[in-house]
Amino acid sequence: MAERRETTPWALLAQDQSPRTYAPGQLIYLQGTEADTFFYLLSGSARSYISSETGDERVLTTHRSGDLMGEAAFFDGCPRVSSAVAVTECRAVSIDRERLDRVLRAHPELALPMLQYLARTVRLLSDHVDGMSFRPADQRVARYLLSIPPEPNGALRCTHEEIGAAVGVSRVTVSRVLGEFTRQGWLRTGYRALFLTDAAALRAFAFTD
Amino acid sequence: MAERRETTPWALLAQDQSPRTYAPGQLIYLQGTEADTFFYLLSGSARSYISSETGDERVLTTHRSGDLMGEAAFFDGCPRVSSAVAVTECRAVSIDRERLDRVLRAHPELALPMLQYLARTVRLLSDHVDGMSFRPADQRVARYLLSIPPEPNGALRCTHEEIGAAVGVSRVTVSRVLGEFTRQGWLRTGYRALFLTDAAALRAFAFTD
DNA sequence: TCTTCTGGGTCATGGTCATACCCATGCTTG
DNA sequence: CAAGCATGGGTATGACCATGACCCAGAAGA
Repeated sequence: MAERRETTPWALLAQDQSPRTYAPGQLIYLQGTEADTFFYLLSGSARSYISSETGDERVLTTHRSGDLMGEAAFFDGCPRVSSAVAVTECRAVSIDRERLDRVLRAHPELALPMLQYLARTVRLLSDHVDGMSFRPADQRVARYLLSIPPEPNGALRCTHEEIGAAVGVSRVTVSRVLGEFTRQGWLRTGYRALFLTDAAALRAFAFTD
Repeated sequence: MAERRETTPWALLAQDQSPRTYAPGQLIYLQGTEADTFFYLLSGSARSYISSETGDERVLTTHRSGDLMGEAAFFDGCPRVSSAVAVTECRAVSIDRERLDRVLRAHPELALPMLQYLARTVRLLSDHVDGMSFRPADQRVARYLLSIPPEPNGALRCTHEEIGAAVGVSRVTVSRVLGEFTRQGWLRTGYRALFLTDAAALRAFAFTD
C-alpha cells in the first residue's frame, strides 16, 4: 500500500489536464450512470460504495491521492457499478477515452501498471466476497480495524456507522462487537476514535478460523 | 456475453504455445499459491471459486472457451485469490510474464481488451458483493437461474449444491426456495435439471426490490 | 446557557438461514 | 435385478444478526 504514495505512473495521464475540486461529501460519480471518463485522484480521499434501492450503502473502498477511480466501469463500457463521494476536499482529473487512447499510444508501458491496478481492485473485491461468505461479523470488523491507517497518535478515526457500511453489518452489531473487543482489552474507545491497545491479539483473533 | 464467443484477441497470446489438457475435476490452479502464469482457455469450461479453511466453497464464475483465467492474481503479483478446476475436459495454454511482455510489446493494442476483460471481472465481483449485501437468498437464486445458459431443450442442468455454492447459501435453502418457485408455477424440476415454465414471472421476482 | 444534533450503548423481538438429521428417489454397476 | 450411492427433499433446532425503540453523552450553534 505504502509504495503507491510514491510518484505514480498516472502522472502522464494528468498532464495538461486541469484538476477539478470536490468539496467534502460532494458526489464524484453516480452508480448506474454512463462511465465515459475515469478519475485520477491528486489529493484528498474519496469513498466508493454501492447502494441498494432501499438506501442501504456498502462501502467498497476508500481512495487516497494517487489512486485511480472508476476505471473498471470505464474500461468495460457499462454503467457505473458504484458511486463515489469526496470524503475530504479532493482534487481529481478526469480522463476520457480519447485522452486515454492518446496517452496509451504514446506510452504503451503504462498498460502494465494499469492492469496491475485493476487487478488489485479484483483482489479487494474478492476479499469482500470471501469475508461475507466465510467470516462472521466480529472477524470482519477486526480485519477492517487493522486495515485503517492510524493517525500519528495512533487513533483510528471512524464511526460505528462507517465500520458497519464497510463490512456489511448494522451499527448495532458494530457497537456490540467493539464492546466485546474492549472487554478483551484489545482496544480503547474515545470520542469518534479508537485506539488499539493490543493489535497483536486483535490480529490473532481476526485471522483464526 | 455472446460476443465473447467470436474470435478473441487472445489468440495472439496462444501462438506457438502448446495447450495442456485438463480432465474434468482436475485442478488448474490453487488458491494461495504463487501466480506466475495465467491461462487462456481454448475449449471446455472451468470454475473458479474461493474456499474457506473449513472447506466451504464459493463459486465466483464459470469460465468458457475464449476466457482468460487467473489474470488478476497474475497481474498484481500476489498469491491466487481463488482456485480453478476443470468442469468438462479443458484445453488451456498458460502464459508467463516473459511471454506476456513479448506479446504486449509486439501488439500494444492488446492492452485495451485486457483492461476490458479485467474490468468485467470487477463488475462480476461487484455484483456478488451487491447481491450478498442487499438481496435475500431467494432473489439471488432466481437471478442465478436466469443467468444459466439453458440446454437446447430448455433444461437447466444443475444441482442444488451447485446453485448454493454460486450464490452463497446452503443446499437446504436452495431446496426450500426452489420448492417455493415450483409452488408459484415458475419452474418444474426434473432429475438434476430444472425447466423454467414462467421465466417472465421469475424475472419479475428476481428484479424487484 | 439552552437547544439541537450526531454518535454511541442497549434491549427485546423476529427473520433468515445453517446445521444436523432423516427418508425418498432414481441412476448405476455388479 | 439387486445393492449401493448420489442427489433431492423435509423438518427441528439454534446461531447470528437486523430491526425498532429508547436513552445517554458530547459537541456545536443560537
